[in-house]
Amino acid sequence: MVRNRSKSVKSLSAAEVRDENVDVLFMVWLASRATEDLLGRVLAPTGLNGDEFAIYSMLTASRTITPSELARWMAAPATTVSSYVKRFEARGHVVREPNPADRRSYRIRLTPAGRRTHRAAAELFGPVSAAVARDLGADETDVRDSLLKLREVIDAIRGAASTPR
Amino acid sequence: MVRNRSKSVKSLSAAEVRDENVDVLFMVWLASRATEDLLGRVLAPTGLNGDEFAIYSMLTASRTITPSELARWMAAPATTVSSYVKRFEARGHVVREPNPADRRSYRIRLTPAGRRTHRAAAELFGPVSAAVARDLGADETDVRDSLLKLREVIDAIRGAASTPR
DNA sequence: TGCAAGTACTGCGATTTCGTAGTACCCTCT
DNA sequence: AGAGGGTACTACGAAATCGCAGTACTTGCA
Repeated sequence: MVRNRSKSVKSLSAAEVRDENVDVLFMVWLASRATEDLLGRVLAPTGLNGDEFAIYSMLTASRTITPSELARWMAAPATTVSSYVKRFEARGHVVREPNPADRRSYRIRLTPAGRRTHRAAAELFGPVSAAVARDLGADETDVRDSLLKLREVIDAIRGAASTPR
Repeated sequence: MVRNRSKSVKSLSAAEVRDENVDVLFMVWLASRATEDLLGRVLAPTGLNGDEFAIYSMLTASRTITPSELARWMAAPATTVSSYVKRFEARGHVVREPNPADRRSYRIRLTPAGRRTHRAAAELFGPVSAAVARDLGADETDVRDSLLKLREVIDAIRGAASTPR
């Protein structure tokens, strides 16, 4: 399965990589670069890039979340999340509400405008996602399972090697 | 297969994502964020981050390459590659040599120092890669195939939707 | 041959990412 | 109760990313 050596896109030579012998992590990198590029173009008219769309999607799914939770989720440093929140808030796409459980923290929530923007982006994202699913065909499940498994494995290692500082 | 709902790492909740129903592209994003974070930590002592290590690896593999080729490879804009080259050159890790085939362009090559740095990074990368392979176990092949397939699919779509500008 | 159109790269500058260090608050232990 | 240590977040500033516009060369074609 997944033995497709057909003509790759003109844009690059994915097939050039000797299929075997290439590190899995390297391939994650290649896949994510391509993904980011694709989504960046597609979502451009909404003013969101791939990362932002992902975050808006998480906010949509979880209704509200704290910055630390978000940071853990996307495996990003707190400072990065902090500036994301500031930016989103400045756009009027997000509001902070007090976190009753912890006064050092707060909860983030998409505003109607934020939700509207996300919906618009999702509209553009849909066809792309569908195209990916279509082209993956029967492999889609495998790919999804693989990515999930990979994330689990990497997280386990990240956890084990967590900065003992 | 790949039906692991066990306690995920303390660092986050990959399992929280409803396994199914989550878009493949979103999972690529999650996997790559985690990967970048892990490699960033591991490679820190060498002064390289995950992206740079990937690029050095490509330079090692191809001996020499042009900026555009590199840009296509990593699906990054030319300006980004341009500044990478400048940076690497400033570090003394890369040299530019004339491209006999095209005088607008040039070829990039790792210097001995660059190769040494890459080797040092590879030394740190090795155990991590091995751990990933070990933890993936029998799934490793599936995961690799999945990622390859994914990259091909995404590239095809990228190519199809290439900025008709 | 000669020129219009296309491609390879880069300077510049706006925006992002994220490390360091600092503040505010929470939790446990005594 | 209250001290010590941990956690949540942020201001600031340095470095990285990448769009825009410009230069240099190449190519297709008349």
